[in-house]
Amino acid sequence: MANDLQQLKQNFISGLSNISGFWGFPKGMGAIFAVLYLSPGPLSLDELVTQTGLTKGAISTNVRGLSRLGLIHAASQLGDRKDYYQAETDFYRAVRAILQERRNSDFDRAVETVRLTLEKLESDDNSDPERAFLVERLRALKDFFDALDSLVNAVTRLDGLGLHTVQTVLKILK
Amino acid sequence: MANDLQQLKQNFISGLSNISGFWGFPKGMGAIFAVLYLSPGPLSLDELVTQTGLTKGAISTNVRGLSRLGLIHAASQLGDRKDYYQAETDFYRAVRAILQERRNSDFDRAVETVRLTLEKLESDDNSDPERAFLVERLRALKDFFDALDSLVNAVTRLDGLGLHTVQTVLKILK
DNA sequence: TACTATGTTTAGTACAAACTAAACGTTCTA
DNA sequence: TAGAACGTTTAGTTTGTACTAAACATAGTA
Repeated sequence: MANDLQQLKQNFISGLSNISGFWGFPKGMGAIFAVLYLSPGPLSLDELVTQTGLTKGAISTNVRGLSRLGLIHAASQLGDRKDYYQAETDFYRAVRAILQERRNSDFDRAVETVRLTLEKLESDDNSDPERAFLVERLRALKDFFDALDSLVNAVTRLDGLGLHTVQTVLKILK
Repeated sequence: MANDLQQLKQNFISGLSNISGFWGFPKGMGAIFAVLYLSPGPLSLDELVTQTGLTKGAISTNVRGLSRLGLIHAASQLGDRKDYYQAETDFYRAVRAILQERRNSDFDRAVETVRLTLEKLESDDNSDPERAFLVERLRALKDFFDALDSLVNAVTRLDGLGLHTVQTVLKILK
């Protein structure tokens, strides 16, 4: 019975670990978040150690990452030197945080390179047919990135409404 | 001049390699796609070898992956035993293909696990307060996944309209 | 049939990333 | 001030993955 619940929890934890790995995050992150998400109250680092099976070091670094992403929050309690953590339960907020996090990444830097390259090419003469071809292709790519960018921006700004609003709108569209 | 163009191309190729790696795909994939995307005509495997610096083996496996994702297309020419490849230029189609590809992945399998777990928990009695808490949390998570799922489905179905339509709608929303 | 051209598969290597174990630095307490 | 309680940092190990080099399979050509 209680054993049964424990089994389900364990299942959930390993499942979320895999999801985490799938999206390019450390699996430990997924495990830690899973444990916190299924816990009614905040947990200390040591409790995370026992419940995840990871070592203090791993917990320490992963917890930092999760905090930076806004997926968990530190909740230090007065008169207690321990740090306590709890999971963010508003996933939409978490998604927005993650999207913003990724803005200053290799990705956007590379996109910026494309933009600059295109600007330079377009300003020069493009009587050269090969050059004209390049301009055409890069422009299509840039337009695509711009669209993605707007999409991310829009989602990032959806403060009160959740993703379900977007879903509804999209359903109306077709 | 022509050197200049070559420089730009090289820049673009390495840039796309990084983007590829960032999203969890092999960097070679990005490089190959970049080369094909900047080529006016289809390229053979050997040409890809020389232009990317990768070996035949790497090209072979990566090309298979890109084909599966719908990011490039094989274009065998009659009377020529060589395989030729060209880049897909409709990015929206490519995005849809990638989203569909990811449907049968670890991710969706894990999500399914959550759904089943929840079903089982909800059907049983939940007089146990701990159990009731679990149900509440899992339900919130499931709702979130459902919303994401609908979003993906909607995007997948956007056949004629591109993402820019979505963008426009979102801009109207706020 | 031998030889060539082409793409795939395999065995091994190199590298990056996440983790463990343990040393370390702080801060609180006796 | 000594010691304990915590969290962080570091050095080293493990692991997974993308790549190279080369053997292989297949089909076309002399």
